[in-house]
Amino acid sequence: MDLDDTLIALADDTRRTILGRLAAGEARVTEVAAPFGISLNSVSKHIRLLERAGLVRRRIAGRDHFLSLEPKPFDELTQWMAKTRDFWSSRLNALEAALRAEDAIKAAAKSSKRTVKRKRK
Amino acid sequence: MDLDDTLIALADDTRRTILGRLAAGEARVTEVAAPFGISLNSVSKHIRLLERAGLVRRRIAGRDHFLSLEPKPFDELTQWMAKTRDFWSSRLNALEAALRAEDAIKAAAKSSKRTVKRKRK
DNA sequence: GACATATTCATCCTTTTGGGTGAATATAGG
DNA sequence: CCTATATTCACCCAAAAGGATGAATATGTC
Repeated sequence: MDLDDTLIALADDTRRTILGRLAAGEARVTEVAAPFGISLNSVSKHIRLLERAGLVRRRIAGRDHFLSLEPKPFDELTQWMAKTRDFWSSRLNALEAALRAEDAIKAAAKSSKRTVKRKRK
Repeated sequence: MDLDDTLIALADDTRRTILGRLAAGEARVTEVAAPFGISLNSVSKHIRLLERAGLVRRRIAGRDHFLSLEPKPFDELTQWMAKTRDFWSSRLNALEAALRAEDAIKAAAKSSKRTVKRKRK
């Protein structure tokens, strides 16, 4: 599934921070790696994962690799979430309505019993 | 981070399917597991992960464990994504604007040169 | 050509994940 | 009490993730 790659890519704080940095504009791998207390190599791996998810594009210029943010997969995920949320809401609302209806029936049954009792009295 | 748990929980098709099932209403572990070609045990583990993310609640009645969907973390994630997307957009738009301005300056410089040349002629 | 810089590759290590199986636990029902 | 059912627990396994280090590669600079 395509969503998997996007979700996996976002499910890590380091990677989310990298994306935030790239939102401010292109940056080289070393620049991106600088703020983190981890090895350049680890950051390189995170970047590869982000590329796999299509969230980051790489432009190679000489020995420098310039990275930039590609928000499309993010937007696609957002759409999927909106759709899913709507679906869930409708189902959950239907459930609630069903429960309310059930309660109403029970209440009606109770009150009619009460009425009957009163009538008997 | 709290987002991590939610994102990790959603980053698996089996788990997303489980959540979809629970959107239709409460279900026991065995019922939830039925459609999958994997062991009950694996599904049990997926459910634990979903509980860890707060996306699923468990109501124990005798030997049956009834599971239900808890959409709050999902909604929180949606909010985070909307916020993040807005942030990115603003930054990316600023970038674009900056590039356009740069181009405009270059173009202006070029045309002024041309004008000078023409004047020289 | 020699040296420095930017980045990745090849390994290694530990933890987590997603799957499996068999045993344990708890409850329901004769 | 005995048996069946619902679930989890305790392991085992292979793959991936996140980290590290040291070597390799490619490019810029003198």
